[in-house]
Amino acid sequence: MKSLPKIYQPQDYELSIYQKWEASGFFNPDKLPGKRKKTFSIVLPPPNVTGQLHLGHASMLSYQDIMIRYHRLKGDKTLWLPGMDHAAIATQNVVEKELKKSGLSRQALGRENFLERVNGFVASSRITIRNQLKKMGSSLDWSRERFTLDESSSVAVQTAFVKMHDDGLIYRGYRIVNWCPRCKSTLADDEVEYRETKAPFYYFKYGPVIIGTARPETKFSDKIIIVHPKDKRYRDLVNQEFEVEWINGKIRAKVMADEAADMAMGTGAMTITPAHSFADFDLAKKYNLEIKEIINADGRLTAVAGEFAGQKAAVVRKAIVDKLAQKGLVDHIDEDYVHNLSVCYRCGTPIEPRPSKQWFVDVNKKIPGRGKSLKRLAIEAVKKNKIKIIPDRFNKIYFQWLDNLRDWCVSRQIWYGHRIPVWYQKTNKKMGFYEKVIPQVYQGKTKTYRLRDHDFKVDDKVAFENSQSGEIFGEGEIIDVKTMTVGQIDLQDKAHGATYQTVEELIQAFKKHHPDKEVARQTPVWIYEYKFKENKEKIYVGIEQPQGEGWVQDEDTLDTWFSSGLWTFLTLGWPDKTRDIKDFHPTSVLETMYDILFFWVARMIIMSTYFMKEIPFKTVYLHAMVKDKQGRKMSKSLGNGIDPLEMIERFGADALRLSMIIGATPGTDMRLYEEKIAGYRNFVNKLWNISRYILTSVKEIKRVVEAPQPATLADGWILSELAKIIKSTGENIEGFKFSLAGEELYEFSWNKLADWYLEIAKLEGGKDEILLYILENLLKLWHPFCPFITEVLWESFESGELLMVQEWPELKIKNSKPVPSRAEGFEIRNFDLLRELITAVRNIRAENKIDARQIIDLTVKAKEQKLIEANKVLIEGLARVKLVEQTSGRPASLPWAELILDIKANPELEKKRAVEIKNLRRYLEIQTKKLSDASFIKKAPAEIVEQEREKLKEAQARLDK
RNA sequence: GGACACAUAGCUCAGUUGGUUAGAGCGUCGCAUUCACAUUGCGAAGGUCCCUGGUUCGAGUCCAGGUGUGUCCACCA
Repeated sequence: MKSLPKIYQPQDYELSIYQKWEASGFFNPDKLPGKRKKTFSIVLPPPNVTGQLHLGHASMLSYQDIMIRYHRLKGDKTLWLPGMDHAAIATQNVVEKELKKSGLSRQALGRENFLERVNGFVASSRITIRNQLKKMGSSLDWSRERFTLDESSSVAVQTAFVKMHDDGLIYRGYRIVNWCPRCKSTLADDEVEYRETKAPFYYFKYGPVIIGTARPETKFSDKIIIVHPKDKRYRDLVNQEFEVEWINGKIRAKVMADEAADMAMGTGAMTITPAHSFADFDLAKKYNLEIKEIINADGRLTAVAGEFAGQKAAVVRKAIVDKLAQKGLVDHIDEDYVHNLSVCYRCGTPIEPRPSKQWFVDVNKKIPGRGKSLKRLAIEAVKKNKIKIIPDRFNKIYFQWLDNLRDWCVSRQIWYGHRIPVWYQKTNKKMGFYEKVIPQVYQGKTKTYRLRDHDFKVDDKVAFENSQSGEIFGEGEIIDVKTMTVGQIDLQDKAHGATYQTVEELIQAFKKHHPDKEVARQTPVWIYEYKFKENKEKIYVGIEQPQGEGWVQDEDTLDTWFSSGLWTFLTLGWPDKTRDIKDFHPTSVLETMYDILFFWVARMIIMSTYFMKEIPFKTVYLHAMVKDKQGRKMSKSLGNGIDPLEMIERFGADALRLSMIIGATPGTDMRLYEEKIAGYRNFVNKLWNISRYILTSVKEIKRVVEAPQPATLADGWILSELAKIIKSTGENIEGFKFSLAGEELYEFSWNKLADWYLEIAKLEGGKDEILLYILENLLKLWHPFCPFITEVLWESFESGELLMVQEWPELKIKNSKPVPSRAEGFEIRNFDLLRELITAVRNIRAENKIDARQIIDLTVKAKEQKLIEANKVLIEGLARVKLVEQTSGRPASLPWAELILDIKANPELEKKRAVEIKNLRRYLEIQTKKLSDASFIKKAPAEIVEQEREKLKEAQARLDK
């Protein structure tokens, strides 16, 4: 045997142990030894490729590896499938930040070059993360590793999109969406966070009413005042129209009654801002109001804002208020108003709700042929107990979220991600129209004049585009082209649109749109006559680019959670029908932190019940968030984070794993701090030395698989304790009680085995078989929790086999003789009497400050004289006494025995006894009172009453002594 | 506004279905080093189980109300 050092140094072993595991191929379920029928599978929640392993990862890896290793030992065909998430917005942000340092932007690089950069970053990031996962000891099947953005994932994602579209579950709509002006992208509802912020709340005079708002910069074109129909204050105003002095001049405003107005809020009157508020957008649709964009994609004000156009919305607020103040329109300002500011969960930038055309997943529409909506499927999966969530209080939270779920916006205006598999057939030539003119086109305008030559020819097909929004609103063909000068334009020709009365007006209009050009009567113009046909874009939804000319793919990418929603089956080879899907889907357990219950868990349930027609996993185990010792969230800005890699370096992966598991309750946040990890480092070292003692004290190191027969009471005791712990550890792991499993094993190893049995073994001797049997099982039981040290110790058997694929002890126990409940003629539980006796003697020795080395005489008077006699060696050794027949000295008592120790009386002990007697008297008093209570005697179970009487007697007897 | 969780020793937490005098780890204090382990051993001190009321023979545990802390959801003119 290799000699084992006194202290376990994890750094000396962990790397090579992991390599041995990996080289064995046993992480791969196909290569596991033996016949394995039952399967057990977990897909690893894919870490984002953005960065470093943090404690959240360490925590989930610990839980999952425990389950995986346990099931592998139990003989299941066990798969733990690794992967990583491309984390679209997050990753793009990281790379953009890097670019910014060298003064670059993604726009400057262009889509292709930028994506190349991202891919470079991701490639190196993946290597880092892979190594970090290995450092935790994770027994992941690397041969099956997947990435949410690898080629086959793309096929799966596109297939999924197309299928959903074909079923009518994905549609394109013009709606208000959450817009992050910094990420320049939409966000899903649950990607928005709320922060309580103090901001001034303004009350403005708006015609006959006073309106309150926190966002004056969105109110340029508000024309409708809403009041509650039952609001007496405004009853007379309803349906009236007013000329209102407003930010940029007069506005015609109308008062309408709608129950959307909250009488108790502010002044009870509000104006509608259709384009920049979710609620107002719905109202605008209800009353068919114009939806005018005031804030653009950059977060700047549009032309609607007049003099304020082009400025950042948030910056210009003050100036707008000042202007209103000058006009005397500010009623008052509430400076201490607290409201929930919505911000981007990725970058913290305030969200601008704005209207745009996006792709949505319809969660309420019934799926063709199934009669149920996606929402319904997801609710039923949990409601009908097909999926069990631990802890179960999250059921309620899950249902609540689904009940409130609105259609899911899945398109993102970022570059990194799965490109949306939609193609538009664009006519090569585009004719742009100023927004104001578009209605005239619909009304029959058939000619347009242009200051530059668009190079259109007769019969050219053109697309009609809204120059402001870029939206295609129709198509047509050129039927005539004329060249002339501005002065020659026939203003009477209705086909032009008849907007201008004089040539001067026309020239002014030209100048407004083309401020860079000189325009005069002699300026040449081109007049194009066209045929207009209202037409939406031609759309093709499919994986391959369609045949024909002019097809262009949608610029947008998909929400990163769209692809992660497919994770449980995508990773197993979907859309192909694979053996892996048959074997491992639905997966057994989904283990993750509760904070992505909605983002991810719910979406996987939606996607799997829809695509696979089965649940993605049977159990959801939600672990806690790891916080610092003060209960604060760990964060970079607070600098209170614990780096798991540093902890592994200092204390070992095993210690870190234990510290995250023991003392943690699912769903309830846990606090972690270095001292705790150090505590488990101490335990790991204890385990090392327990093993070291056994391995160095036995004559021959060999495997003892069958339970040996106990020779002494102590043997019987430890063997029965071991049998108990073998049973309960399995039960606890399968019942997801990981903390309890760890605690019990800890208690067994340290407080029972090391503190008692090993000390007894030294005294009684001849216990090689039992010690080796205990070690064999101890290593197996601990292996799921601390795989490294147990595997290192297992090597001492020199069996040439790995511990990770041994047989779980419980399987062996089932087939062997039960551990006797008696040993050496005594009931096993009598061993507790011996422990009690020894502790009592130690106690008295310590109180009387007797030198630990000094052997003192002890007389024990009890009915159990035989027990004392048979365990003489043990008592004398552990209590450091000599058992004698008669002596005079200090008496002490146990409930079942009287002890006399040969020591001199001392004042401290006298004091002690006085207190003890006082307590005993008090107890007797209480107990007597209890037993004289008639209702107690009448109603309490007879055995309880009897027990209480016994206790009274015992206490009386003790007092008498 | 709605919902949920937590409150037990100085600190971090266990405490199953109500049932002996409420436990552990860390920390503190005392003693111990030829011993598998000082990353150790033996022992001790330390508690109004947040408050009030109720159910019960009996409540840390069940019920009602309250206080404090935290989280989620909704709203936000």
